[in-house]
Amino acid sequence: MKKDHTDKNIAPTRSELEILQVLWAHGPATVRFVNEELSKQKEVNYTTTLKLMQIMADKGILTRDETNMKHIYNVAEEEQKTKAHLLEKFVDALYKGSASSLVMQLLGNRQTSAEELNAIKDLLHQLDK
Amino acid sequence: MKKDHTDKNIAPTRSELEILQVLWAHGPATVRFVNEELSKQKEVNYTTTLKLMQIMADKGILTRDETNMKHIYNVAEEEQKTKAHLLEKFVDALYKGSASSLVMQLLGNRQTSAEELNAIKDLLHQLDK
DNA sequence: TTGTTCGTACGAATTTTTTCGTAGCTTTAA
DNA sequence: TTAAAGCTACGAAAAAATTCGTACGAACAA
Repeated sequence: MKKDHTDKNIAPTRSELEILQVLWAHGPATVRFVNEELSKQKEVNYTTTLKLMQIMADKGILTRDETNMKHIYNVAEEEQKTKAHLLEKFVDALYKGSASSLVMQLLGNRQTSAEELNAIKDLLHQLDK
Repeated sequence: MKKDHTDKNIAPTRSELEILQVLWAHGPATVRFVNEELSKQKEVNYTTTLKLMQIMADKGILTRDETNMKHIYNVAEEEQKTKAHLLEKFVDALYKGSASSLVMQLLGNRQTSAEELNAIKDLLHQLDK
């Protein structure tokens, strides 16, 4: 079976997600930059990152500005939209779609700071309105 | 590089996660049962599921009871523990470790029922104590 | 007993993902 | 103007994940 580009199914591979993280954190960037960020975590060849980002551009996950020699890559879809998709899948896969189950584990298992808790409380108050 | 069984790095593949979901939902089960559950979602050959579950047992992701002809498979690690690991990774990858960011998106984007919201509020109250 | 059904084992093919080497063009500095 | 360094393109190898065919033993009904 083949996937086509109009497929809205967001399913980045592990490597692709690493690259998305860099672009989310820093905004549009060159391959060189992304590669150097990745190199802080693991050994990775420049051309490997390049190829991956080219593939992602092919898939429509990334866009790129080719006007200059150093192509500038960016995420194609809104960061929040992509994350929303992934979160949706995640909560379905692990918590059968139950948001409260996820939150329960999130707050139950971790050491969540007071600020975090307050931020969440505030959010809940806002939703009440 | 090789991964060894003592590696606590939880990173089930996509297919493995599908199988875990079935076992989480139904408890210990045979390959036949898991395969039939998966078949509701996608076409999948029995031996494919069998092989996958055998591999997972090899990796230590699943255990199995071989006393009977029909082997009974089960998840090796506590469900909650595994999910906690995965959630941790997820929140790190997408929200830089910020629980509140995740909750914000979770509650902001979805239609969360009143019961869900109340459950979350209750949880927060409990944490206050 | 015998044949049909159901189970596991397992090698291997296939597909997908990841990695890298090499070619060739552009820029830059000497 | 030329050498070195930087960039993209791209085929293809390597590794990982997925799928399946075949073999063969166990259970079970006729």
